[in-house]
Amino acid sequence: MSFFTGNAESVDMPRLTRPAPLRQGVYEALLELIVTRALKPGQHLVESDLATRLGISRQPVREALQRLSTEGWVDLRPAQGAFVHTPTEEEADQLLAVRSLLEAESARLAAANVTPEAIARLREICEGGVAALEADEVDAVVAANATLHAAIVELSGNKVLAELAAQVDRRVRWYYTPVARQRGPESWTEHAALIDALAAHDGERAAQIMREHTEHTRRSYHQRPDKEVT
Amino acid sequence: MSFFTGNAESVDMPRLTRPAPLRQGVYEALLELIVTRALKPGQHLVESDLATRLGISRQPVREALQRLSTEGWVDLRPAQGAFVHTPTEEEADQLLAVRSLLEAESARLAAANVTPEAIARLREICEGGVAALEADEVDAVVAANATLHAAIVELSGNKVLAELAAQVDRRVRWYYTPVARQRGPESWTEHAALIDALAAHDGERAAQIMREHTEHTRRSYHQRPDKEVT
DNA sequence: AGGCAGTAGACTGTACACAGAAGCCCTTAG
DNA sequence: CTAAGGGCTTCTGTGTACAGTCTACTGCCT
Repeated sequence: MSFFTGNAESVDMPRLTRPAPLRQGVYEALLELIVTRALKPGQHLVESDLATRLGISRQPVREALQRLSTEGWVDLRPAQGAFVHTPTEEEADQLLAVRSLLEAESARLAAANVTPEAIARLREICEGGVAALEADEVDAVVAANATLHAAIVELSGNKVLAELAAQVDRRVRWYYTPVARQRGPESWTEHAALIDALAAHDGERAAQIMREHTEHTRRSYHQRPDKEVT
Repeated sequence: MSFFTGNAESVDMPRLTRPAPLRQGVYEALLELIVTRALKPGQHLVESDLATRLGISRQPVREALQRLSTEGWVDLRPAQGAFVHTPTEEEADQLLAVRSLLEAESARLAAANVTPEAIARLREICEGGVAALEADEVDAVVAANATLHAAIVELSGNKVLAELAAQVDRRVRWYYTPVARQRGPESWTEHAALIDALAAHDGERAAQIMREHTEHTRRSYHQRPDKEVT
């Protein structure tokens, strides 16, 4: 009733912190441990062990492992438990092939949807990546790369495609991170060319560049020197 | 030690009936109920209800629902439970687009790998589908269609691609089944042409035919008469 | 009569407990 | 000394119990 209409809805509330399901926290924590190699491929994940470490019961851990299993991060052997998935050469290659397919199509679709604002944002990310590259900050480079690809995929406007691509991309990055250093300058040159094609709304060229780009990644994966390093 | 070396290992056992994890049985049962529309989109799935119906406890049900959630069959709203996913027009279209992409690539790759035996098997499936079509057995037609596509995808030799395509295909069939009747004869004509292309190891033509084929499906989905039926 | 608060019911999220199976080590016989 | 068998430990699979929360209904106040 006051001239100052300060009701509860107008106040900026932090979404009223709901308890946030434990299983999601566990899922994210385990995923982080897997992609950072803290949990090595083939390692046996004991439910009760993880549960006590996290200070919770086995149930949320089980549910998180279920999800990790369906997404291919762990293998759930019946009556034996969960093991961190061991990527094979063949699987990595197939995953890279699928990524190439999905990202190329994303680029093609994105070319039809981009706005000047989107282009500006992409260039910004790209510059951030180049800067990180010159500063030799590997983690930042990888993060910028992921952000850029995610942004392009999102611009495709196809949510199903975006989700699938994100899924595959994460797996690929898991395999690829150890050799991320080798491939740098050319990668970001290609990124710049890709953005140019998108700005010109040239879907075919964007798809072509993206395909070559991911194929280069594929080749650099197979030519990595540390073939058998964990 | 008898002259008849009949030890236990040599006997043809049906894989020694392992207890078969309950969660998988629940998963398959629920998936069947969803795709057959026994569980309608938007319906609230109560854990304890399902558990008592199946004569088990809530745990396996929860785990099955978790998996169904990650695969997009149900939506898991926090503190509210599981609801059968309600497909939107937009999502169906995007899913069909992704299917088109995945299957076209599968066909392209399959063309390089097919053997005469594989071709014979594909033709067999195709003939079975045509026979079912003429006999007006809708379920058999749909099953033959799924089998044929699965066989082609498997011939691609890319397991990751195959798994993704299978996933997407299942979802598409869920949306598409109600209108499967409309599209029949042309569909199997296209199948025959596709097999011809594969037999000729013409990957480009196979991919092209598959793309047109799935695009036809897409169009027939949008032109279906029963737009707002359950 | 309409709206709001209070309350009761129901369902999910989590923890705890027990049975069964798989793997491992130790023992024992050849 | 080697190999096979048995007992033990550990972990998974499943059932049961309890607390927090959301919803819907009912009754009261305006």
